[in-house]
Parts: sequence; C-alpha cells; structure tokens
Amino acid sequence: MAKDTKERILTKALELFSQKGYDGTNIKEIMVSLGFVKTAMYRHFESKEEIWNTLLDRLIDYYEERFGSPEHLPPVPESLEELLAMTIRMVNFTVHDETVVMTRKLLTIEQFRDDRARALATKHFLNGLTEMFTHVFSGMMDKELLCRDDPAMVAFAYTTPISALIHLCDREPEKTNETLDRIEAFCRHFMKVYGAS
Amino acid sequence: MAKDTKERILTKALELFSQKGYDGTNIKEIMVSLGFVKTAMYRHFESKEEIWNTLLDRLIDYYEERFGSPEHLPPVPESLEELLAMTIRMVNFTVHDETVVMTRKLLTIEQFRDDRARALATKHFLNGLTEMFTHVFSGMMDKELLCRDDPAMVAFAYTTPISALIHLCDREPEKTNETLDRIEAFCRHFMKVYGAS
DNA sequence: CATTATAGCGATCCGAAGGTCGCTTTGTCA
DNA sequence: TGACAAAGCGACCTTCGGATCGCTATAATG
Repeated sequence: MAKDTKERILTKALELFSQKGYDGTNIKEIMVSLGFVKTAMYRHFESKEEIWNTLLDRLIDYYEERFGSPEHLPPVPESLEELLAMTIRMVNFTVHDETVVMTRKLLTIEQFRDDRARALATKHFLNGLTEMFTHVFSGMMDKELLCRDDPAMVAFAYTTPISALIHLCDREPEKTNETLDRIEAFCRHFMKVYGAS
Repeated sequence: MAKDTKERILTKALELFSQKGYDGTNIKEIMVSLGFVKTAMYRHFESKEEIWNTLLDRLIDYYEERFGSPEHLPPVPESLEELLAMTIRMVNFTVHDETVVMTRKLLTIEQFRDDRARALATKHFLNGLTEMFTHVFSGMMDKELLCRDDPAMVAFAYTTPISALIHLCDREPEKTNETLDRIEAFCRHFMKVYGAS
C-alpha cells in the first residue's frame, strides 16, 4: 500500500511531465491529483529531481528489458503480407498504449534538457527501430521476399516514415485513424517498391 | 535603438526557450544576458506570455513568407545529380542556420503545450517538406527522371527519413557531419530505387 | 498487546519568478 | 535649448513552488 504510493507518484509524474514538461509540472499537482497533500511526496522521494531520475531509470530499464537483447527480435515474416500484419500490430500497440505514448512525448519534450533523455530518444525514435528491422529485412532478403540490398538502409527507409507518422499521432491524436491509414498505405507502397516479385 | 531592444529580446527568448523551454526560462535570464535589468522587459512586452505569443507570430509569419506560396517552390531538377545537390544544399542550410535550428527545437519542445506550436510543428516537420517534394517529384516524373508513381507518396518516402536525421542533428549536434553523410547515402539509395534509368 | 517504523498531514520557511511603480536618464523634436 | 516621450533602473510586492519539521494515525512485528 505504501509501496503502491511510490509507483502511483511515478505514473502520475510520467503523465504530467509528458504533457507539460518537468518544469511545467509542480509537486502539488502530482500529489493532490493522487489525493495526497504535496509534502507526502517527501516520504518517497528526496526531491522533485529524484522523481525525474527514478522515472528515467525506469524508462531506460523498461526499454532495455523489452528491446535490449537479440531474443526480443521479432520473427522474420514469411511473406510481405505477414510483414504488413506485423507492422500494423506493432504500430497499433505503440500509438494506443498510453504509457508508450507518454514515454515518447516525455522524451520529445525533455531531449534537449537531459542527456539520458537525449540518448533514450535517439534509441526510441531512430536506432532501435532501424536495428530491429535491419534484422527482419536481412532475413527476408535471405528468403528472397525482398530485393537484395543493404538491409540497414532499407530498414531505415521503412521505419523513419512510419516513425514520422507515429509522432504525428502523438501531436494530433484526433487524426490517429487517418494517420494509421497513411501508415498502411505507406507500407503497401514500400512492399511494392522493395518487394521481390 | 529602442526598437532594437524588442528584437533582441525576441531573439534571446528564442534561444533560451529552444534550450530550456518556456517554463524553464525566466525573464531575468533573458534580460540580464542582454545587459538589462529584468523589469526593462515590461517597456516592450506586457508579460512573459506576450513574448511567447509575439515570437510565435513571427515564426508563423516567417514560415508563411518563406514557404507559403507556390512561387517559393524550388525548380524541378534536370537530373538525379541535381536533385541530390539541391537536397544537400537545403539540408546544409537547415542544419547550420542557427535560427532555423532553434525554431525546430522550440516547436519540438512546446508542441504539446501550445496549439499554434503544434500546428506549425506538423507543417515544419511533415507536411511542408512533403508538399514541396510532391511538386518536385511530380515534375521529375514528367521529365522521366523518376519512375512514375504517386508523387506525394514518393515525396513522403523521401523527406521523412531526411527529416529524422535532421532531428538527430538537433539532438546530437556533435554527430552532425556523420549524419550529413548518412543523409547523402540515403539520397543516393533513394535515387537508385526510384530513379528511371 | 506494546513497540516501533512508516506514511500522511499541516504549519512553516525560503528563495525564485512574474509583475508594479515611481524615479532617472536619454534621445527627439519644435 | 526646453519639453516631452521613450526606455532603463531598482525598490518593492505577491504568489508560487520546493523543501523541512514535528505531530499523528496506521500498520507491521516481537
């Protein structure tokens, strides 16, 4: 129950930091919205700064757990349709999971103020996805589902447009459905251009 | 000289807001770094809020002036090499011009807090570039320099990867040179894939 | 059941930040 | 040159936000 409070503070901090930034959020707001008085925070964290650091630790750990090791790489699709299905599944998760959305917004907002946020942003927004799809496309080229080419370059060309549209969903959530359609259209375009058929 | 002060305040505000955000920047810092006492600001603006609004007005106007009307569309290249040269020129400008860099960072940081920043961010980061290159690629397809395809989709596939790397330059300026190389490599890859040869 | 640590509360402190006001300086113009 | 407006200065006000401390209630433990 007490342990729970600490977690709830972190969750609420992620929520508020991702909307208004670290500087734009105050302790009172966090604690009152959880039904506490602001000073109750100091039973769980030494300072506002420590909330930030703990939160970032969690986000880094979470990313590492989830995407850190090769065993978390997705299976190599057996067809282009399967690639599309896998992509749509991943995108749907990433734009609808509230925690993931808030994490992305947080990193977007704080990337120029905090070095760890900066590093994590580059992984989240660029390198992580590219590396993952480098593996996927490398496998698909071996299976002759895609034209042979530099898999890292092809992965980059595939993931960055999708990433741009995910950012658009974050910025303008009311356009999410339309944007998901655009993602699917882009995937089909990509498959037409790069597919080996 | 007085008029100048107002401009200098706006310039400094852009600089600081783009590094630390609106909430993370205080009036004293702006004014003292310009050699004034903080309250001198109130001879030029009613409030901190008004600095923000004026600054955003300027950024919106500047964007409109520069990219707003069709006459500002770039000429359609006569060859793939020319497309590459034009792209490199544009990227170099956008990555090295301090004001442009600061504007991008500002929009990145404040896009979730301010609706006008949000709208301008979508233009800056996505639609503006895509529209511009839709025109370019449409012309190039007419000249049979590129395979015929949906020019808007091809423009999207061209500009968003470049945009992702421009964001990387903003985030990690020490990697600028290496990142510019990656942009060029991507452009060449793109030309190989989409070029009509 | 008594003890003790934990967690929440509220009063309070302190410094920072936005903003006001009146005085002084400067620069413009008749 | 005298008068006035614009612009800068600095003292001051107020609020807000982070942080400390001591009291109390709860809940876990021997």
